[in-house]
Amino acid sequence: MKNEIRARVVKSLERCYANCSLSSGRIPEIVIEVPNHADHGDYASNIAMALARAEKKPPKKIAEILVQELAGSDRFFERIEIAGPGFINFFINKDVWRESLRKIVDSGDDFGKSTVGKGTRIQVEFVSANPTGPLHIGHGRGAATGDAIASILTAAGFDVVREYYINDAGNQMDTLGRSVYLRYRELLGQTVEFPENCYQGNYIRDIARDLITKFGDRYLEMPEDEAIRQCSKIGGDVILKGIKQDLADFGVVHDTWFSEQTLFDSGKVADSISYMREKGLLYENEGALWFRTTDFGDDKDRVVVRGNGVTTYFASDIAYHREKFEQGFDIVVDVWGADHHGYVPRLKSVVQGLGRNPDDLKIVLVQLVALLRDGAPVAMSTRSGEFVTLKEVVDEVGRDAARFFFLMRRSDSQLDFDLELAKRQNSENPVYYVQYAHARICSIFESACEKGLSPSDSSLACLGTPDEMSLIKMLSVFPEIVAGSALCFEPHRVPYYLQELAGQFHSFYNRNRVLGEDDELTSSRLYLLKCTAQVLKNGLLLLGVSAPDRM
RNA sequence: GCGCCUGUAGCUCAGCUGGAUAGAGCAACGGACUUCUAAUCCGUAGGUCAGAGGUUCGAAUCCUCUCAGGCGUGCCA
Repeated sequence: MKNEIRARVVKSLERCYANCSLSSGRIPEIVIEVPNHADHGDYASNIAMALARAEKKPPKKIAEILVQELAGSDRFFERIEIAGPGFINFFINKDVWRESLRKIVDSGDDFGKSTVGKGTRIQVEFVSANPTGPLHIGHGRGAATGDAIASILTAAGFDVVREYYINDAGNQMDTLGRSVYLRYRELLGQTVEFPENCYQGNYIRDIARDLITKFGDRYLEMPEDEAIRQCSKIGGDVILKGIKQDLADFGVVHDTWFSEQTLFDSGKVADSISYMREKGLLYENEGALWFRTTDFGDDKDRVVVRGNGVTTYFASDIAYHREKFEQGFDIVVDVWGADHHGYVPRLKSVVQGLGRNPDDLKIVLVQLVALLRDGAPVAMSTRSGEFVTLKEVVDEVGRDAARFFFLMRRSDSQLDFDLELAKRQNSENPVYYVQYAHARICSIFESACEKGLSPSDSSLACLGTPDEMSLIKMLSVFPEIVAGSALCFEPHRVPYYLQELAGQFHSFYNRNRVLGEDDELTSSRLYLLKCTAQVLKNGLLLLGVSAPDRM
């Protein structure tokens, strides 16, 4: 709808220049927006004000000239008004709005999709938790966010791949192996000292116990180094398997799993270092090799290879991001915990070092989740291993509530997640509010079916009350919401929209009888509700939340 | 010290890349079920958009400074 209006404005402007009623010849960027108040029309534009300076005419005068051209012969606009300092307010013909419903039914599950992404190849990397422990609630938010972003991008016409980066190199895997090995010895009756920097969680004992069940005490008989190496391998595999399971239970499926270790095995880390060295971006100082990230605005340069010859995590990241672009992605999205925000400038430096635009890498920061129970914080401590896992949360509140809650807020603002609220089945809980709207419509259709009534678009002109019109308008805007959400990497816009839409529907429902005396009105209203249910469903599915038929 | 983020109704948050009289939900108060699901709706009340300057036709939004809170600032991952 916006694009339609924009196109008409451009055409009128061109005609004004052709007949010399306007002279600057400028076609500025035309902003069409939905005003806050219904009195201001369905859409409004500030174009006249934007042109005031170039035209050297008062905005109202320009608006008048433009509106004359816009009025046109067809009945697209019901009327056009000039208001305030020079706004042009567009009132769209009701028939145009009613017609928009047919598009929803015709498109069905595809309604909401668009082509704004133009097939751009884009990779969304998310979760990417180290395989040293189970996913906790913070990872859950990252998972929901990354997955929703990927779905929304897909709907907006991007070519999307979901990736998980496995940090299976470096010394945290060593620590994992040592942790498992020590617990293993402990369980076999040996007295061991368990260092503080080892992983404290009970899941380590579980893995050790499994080792005993399967292999007895064979690891006691081999050299400690070898035993730790094997414990590391087995432990990592078990934990990764658990992570995959937790994600699957949460409805998240990655297309690709990328192992950091393969970057070393294939020599890509070394290659990337040579590549950056040739570009003159590396230098040696005090025995270490540094990347000149300050060239690109970072606070200080960063070490790539330490004095002891071991590469840093940053070295892997260079190779990894180079690899992403070499795979042909136009845009690469990294979803990170907000505590990593200090790493943004150095990764942006890498991207520029690769000769690309820094905007080709989009980093989405996901803030912490504060877990509450009836308003009181739930104690969590990663250090002691007493964190709340994603699995526990999903088991308690369900997948739908968890996902919706994670996505309700802008991802870079902190989130209060109240477990009791998420389980509550009343109006305090926004998940149920939206799902209930869907279920309610389905229930109406059940009754309609029993009475032999069905939706029809043959007399849509019956629809016209303010309740009906605002519902129709809200439905038609869904593709724009999805597109905007995609282009800005802001998934929270979708749950917001859905809450508003559900509200609009509930309000309509309480004021209007759907299955009534008048057959034409009934079938038209059923048609409207069919569209509403479709949009609710399409929106919820983008979030990975189910749209139940019955509650 | 330096850097990033946040500051909007009692609480939790939106505010569409500068627009018209700043919006929801919850909590509070008052109403609505003999009718398609009351897991709902209607109404009332609630604001110095942290503060001060600046940019312009116009600022919650952009710039500068101040205050408050969070995070980051390893040859850790």
